[in-house]
Amino acid sequence: MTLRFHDSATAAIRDFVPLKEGQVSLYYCGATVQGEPHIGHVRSALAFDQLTRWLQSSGYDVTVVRNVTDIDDKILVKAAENNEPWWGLAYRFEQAFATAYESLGIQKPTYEPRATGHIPEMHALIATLIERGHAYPALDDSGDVYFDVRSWKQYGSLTHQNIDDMQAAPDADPRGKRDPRDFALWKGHKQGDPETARWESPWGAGRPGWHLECSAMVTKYLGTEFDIHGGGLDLRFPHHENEMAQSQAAGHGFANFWMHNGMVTYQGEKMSKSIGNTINPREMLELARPLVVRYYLGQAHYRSVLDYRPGSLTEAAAAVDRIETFAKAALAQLFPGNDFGYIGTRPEAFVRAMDDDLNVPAALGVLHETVRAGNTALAAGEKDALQDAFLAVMGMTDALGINPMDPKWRQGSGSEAELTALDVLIKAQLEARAQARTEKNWAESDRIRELLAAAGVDVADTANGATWSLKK
RNA sequence: GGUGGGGUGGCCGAGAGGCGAGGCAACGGACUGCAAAUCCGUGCACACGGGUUCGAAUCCCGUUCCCACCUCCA
Repeated sequence: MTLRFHDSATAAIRDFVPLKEGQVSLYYCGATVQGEPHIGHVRSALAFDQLTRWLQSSGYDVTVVRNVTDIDDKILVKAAENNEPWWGLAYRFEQAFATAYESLGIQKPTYEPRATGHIPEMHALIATLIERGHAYPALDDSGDVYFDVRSWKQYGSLTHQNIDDMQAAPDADPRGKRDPRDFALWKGHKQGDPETARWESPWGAGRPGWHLECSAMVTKYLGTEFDIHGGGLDLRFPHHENEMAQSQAAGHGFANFWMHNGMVTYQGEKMSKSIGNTINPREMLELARPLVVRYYLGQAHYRSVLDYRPGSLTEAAAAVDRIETFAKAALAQLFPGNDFGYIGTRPEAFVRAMDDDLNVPAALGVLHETVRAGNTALAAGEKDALQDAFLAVMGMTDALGINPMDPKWRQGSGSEAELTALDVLIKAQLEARAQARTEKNWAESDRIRELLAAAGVDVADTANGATWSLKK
């Protein structure tokens, strides 16, 4: 089975063939840093993190670019309301996004360019569009420059819409536009706008319009033609439609595949800033540990709607615990010395599922079946079967970024040295308890278990002796 | 009005003509000194009405309900 992805532009699942053999160029929309991240932002980044990891684990060399749009109307408005510099506000939220991404194990992109750092590239693109007859300076004195949608007959093709069928925009201000759907490439500086949000241009001082930054930056770092462009479904129109139009009208091949992740809903309604029914990553992380949050957000297919409701995280936690319990037990059995080096494997059914437009739910089915087989082997003392299952579980969870043995998910702040010390002390207790159990001294055995429990340590008896873990 | 995506067991969530994915929860059993964990088993699942077919959750026709986008959105 070959690797296939759903492409929004053709509305079909197509075989994925990269433009350059062995290499993949991926651009996905990051945030317009005008507020705290909510779960929807994180889900999107996670979806493209899953994609990146799968491409990497399939042997591709992946270059990932994710933008930070650090200048736009809302940023300016909010900063003015807060009485703080717009660039300070943007940077503050940029860091909040970085923290949220990092806590969930989302790999850093190869590069993360900011819109404000690419004004010259935007000017070059505007100039090309004007030259080719697809953009024009506003017909009034605003200093705006607009993209001329009527001049580009493919306009609407990404979302399969016809300009004339679109609901008439109740655009309050059609000033200087040839068509109300024309969108701003450049916004002339207005009185009252901060001086720090003002850049000189051949069409007058001003700042970039939304959409333009992505076209300019993707071209700079990935070229005029690249493999995959991603983002949330709600960005398809107008953002991606406009991006595609302005880039292709400039003569660029642009994205070969368009991939869009589904929305996160809160009990059936889309989470959105305007409605206010959002959940912070921070709030979720108070309800569950990071690995569980990652598992939860990543367990549905990336194109499906993910509906959050209270209890979702508890269920995910149970599933994660099951995988983790097996991994720990298998590890203790296979590599008692605690130092292990392994090369994870990827079962064929798992690869088939992931290759098929990243069918993570089906892939998780394979993972759980492997865990069950592993538990059976563990109970039966079949070491070869156990090792096969263990290596497969490691390989699959690594590919998905949810390996519970990965040190990055380790709870608390305990250092390696502290954990080793703790292990020695607890093992001494467990040895005393084992002695008591041989003597059928259940009172003493239970006393030790309760002592450890009171200290936050869970004890579990297995065929090969007792093991311990910190309570969750 | 236009464009797209949906309705699957108590819940989540894949599948897309034929052995009931998987997880969570529930119940029964096995194992265990007791726990925990684990394993095995149980459940008339496919919005509704027709049709095609030896066979339909899956294909066709009709109905219905929900969601997203149509210039703030991940």
